Amino acid sequence: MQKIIDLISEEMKKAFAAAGYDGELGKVTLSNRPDLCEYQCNGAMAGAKQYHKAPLVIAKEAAAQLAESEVFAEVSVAPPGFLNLKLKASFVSDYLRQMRNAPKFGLEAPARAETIIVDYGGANVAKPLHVGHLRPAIIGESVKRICRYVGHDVIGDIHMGDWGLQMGLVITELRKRQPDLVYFDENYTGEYPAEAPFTIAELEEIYPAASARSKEDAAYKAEAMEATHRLQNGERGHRALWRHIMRVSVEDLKKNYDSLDVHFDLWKGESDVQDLIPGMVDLLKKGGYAYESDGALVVDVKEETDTKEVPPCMILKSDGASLYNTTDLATIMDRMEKYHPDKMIYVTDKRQDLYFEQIFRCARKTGLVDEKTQLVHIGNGTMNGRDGKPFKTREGGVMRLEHLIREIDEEMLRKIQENAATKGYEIDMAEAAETAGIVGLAAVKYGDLSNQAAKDYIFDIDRFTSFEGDTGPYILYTIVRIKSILHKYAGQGGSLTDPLVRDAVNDSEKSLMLELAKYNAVIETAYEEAAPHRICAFIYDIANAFNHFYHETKVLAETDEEKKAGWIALLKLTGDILETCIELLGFAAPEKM
RNA sequence: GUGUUCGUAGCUCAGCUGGAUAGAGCAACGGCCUUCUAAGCCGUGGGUCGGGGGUUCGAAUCCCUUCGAGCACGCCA
Repeated sequence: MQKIIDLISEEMKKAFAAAGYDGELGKVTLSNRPDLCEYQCNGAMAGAKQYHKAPLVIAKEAAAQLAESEVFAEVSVAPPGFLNLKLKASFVSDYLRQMRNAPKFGLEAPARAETIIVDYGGANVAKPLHVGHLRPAIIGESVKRICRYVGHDVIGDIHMGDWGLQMGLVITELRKRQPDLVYFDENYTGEYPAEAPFTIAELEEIYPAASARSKEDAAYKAEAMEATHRLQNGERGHRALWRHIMRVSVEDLKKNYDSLDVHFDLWKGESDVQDLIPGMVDLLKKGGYAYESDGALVVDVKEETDTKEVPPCMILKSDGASLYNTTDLATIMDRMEKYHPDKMIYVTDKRQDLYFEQIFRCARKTGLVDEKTQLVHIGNGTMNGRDGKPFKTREGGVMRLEHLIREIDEEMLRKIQENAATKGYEIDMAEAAETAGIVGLAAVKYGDLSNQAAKDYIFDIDRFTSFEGDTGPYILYTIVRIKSILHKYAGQGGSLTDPLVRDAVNDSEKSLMLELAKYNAVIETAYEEAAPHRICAFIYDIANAFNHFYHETKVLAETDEEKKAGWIALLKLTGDILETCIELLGFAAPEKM
């Protein structure tokens, strides 16, 4: 379906052309004066110079062509040459009826379904998720859902850090604690136990301990590097232990991501491309791209148009070991071979901007990706505390993600209970806890996604869990209100599928309809810009428009059944669109709250 | 030092490829529940869009300059 703004523009362009002017001048934009009009056209002023005419005259001539328009109810001219437009109620309601019947409310399918890989999450094995993992998870999940909804084949990949020094550290610490484990016996040739010699709780405690010790104890660190090396070289015992670490850790990661409603299609990691590295390095050398510099193997990636210094992309460290760059490049190669993606999107902290610039250039220059494959880095800003500095626990440490979520849920539950107490009604505790979880997740995700991804933002639990203003709970509350009315209507024997949206009878109803009509344009923009915050802004506008309408119009009390049915259709459409949007953002609405 | 992001109301943020009186939310103040969930709605007050220059009929938006803040700049990820 064509976007409503395009339909309107076409009508206006015809008018400009019919009046003898360049049709392109008839481009229509949203009104920035809602008190005067719904849409506006500023083309008359732009054309004034070209035609040596007063803009007011041009505007009037264009307006004159629209007297019989099926689109505009009102075209008025305001100095110095604005064309202020109001749409016919029938035009708007007709558009909404088409939306209702069209798949995805009239969002056009892409010319071709592309294969898109979204690389997000950035979890490390054996390290608990912390608040720094929240943004890439939330944003990546939403971007993934948006791409998929638009009609592309999307693969979400967590791309775990599962092969680096942290593995050597864990293994070393285990060795200190349990030196008699069979995994450390180099002469052992039998089967290794199926059970891991540690629990997730122990694992989570082991890594920080090992990491701290390695910073003070050089010999310990050397040992860890040695262990890393042995692991990467395929020593049996180390590999077996590593598999235990992986299984225990991944199971825990899945649990944590599930609780965030974040789901990956692939659980690939650095370890998966180890075997590809020698071949890739060889390729880069043979291609004449890679050369030695200060002992390390690098590829130059600077370009003539650079205004900044872009250091070479390092492929191997001077000790010959691989690094993050190596596995990322090998992963790109691997993905090209397996999936032939049209696009790869990485969602990570924006501090890695330069890094990805290097990687992308290197991949392109060396032909690891073909010319057509797009490589995109979405750098997310930092989540700060109320003091504007990176979010910390009260004690100043890094807060674990599950603790943060728990805190939110508890706060939300407390507010639900408080609310019930003030209003004086009974609540079912189990139900309330479930609702708190749903609303809490919406609070966190909406709080995050409503900010532009690239910007730092202040994470304020009190504000996000607040029931007021531009928050997740407010959006959910609006949806719940709509559901409630629809349930009651259905309970009274009304049909939710038959009624058609009718012409708006008042301003608030028309405003709501005009907001809804923007749907396909908003989703398209959100996709193109990989910007979930566009969807947040959209549903906030819808929620406002709906609540305004809600207070003016008593739907169920309406005695004119046809009118009532028309409103029900509008409510249904509003609710469906809101729920589709929050699904794209990665959360859901409860039945009651 | 180089690059980069940014600076909008007391606070947190929008501002759509430049357009008419710069918008929300929170906080402050005042209204609205015998009627579909008041987690809501309506209203009031509050801004030299960091400063200065330029382009333009018209600039928060584009260009230059300056001040200030964050971040990144070869063997971490």
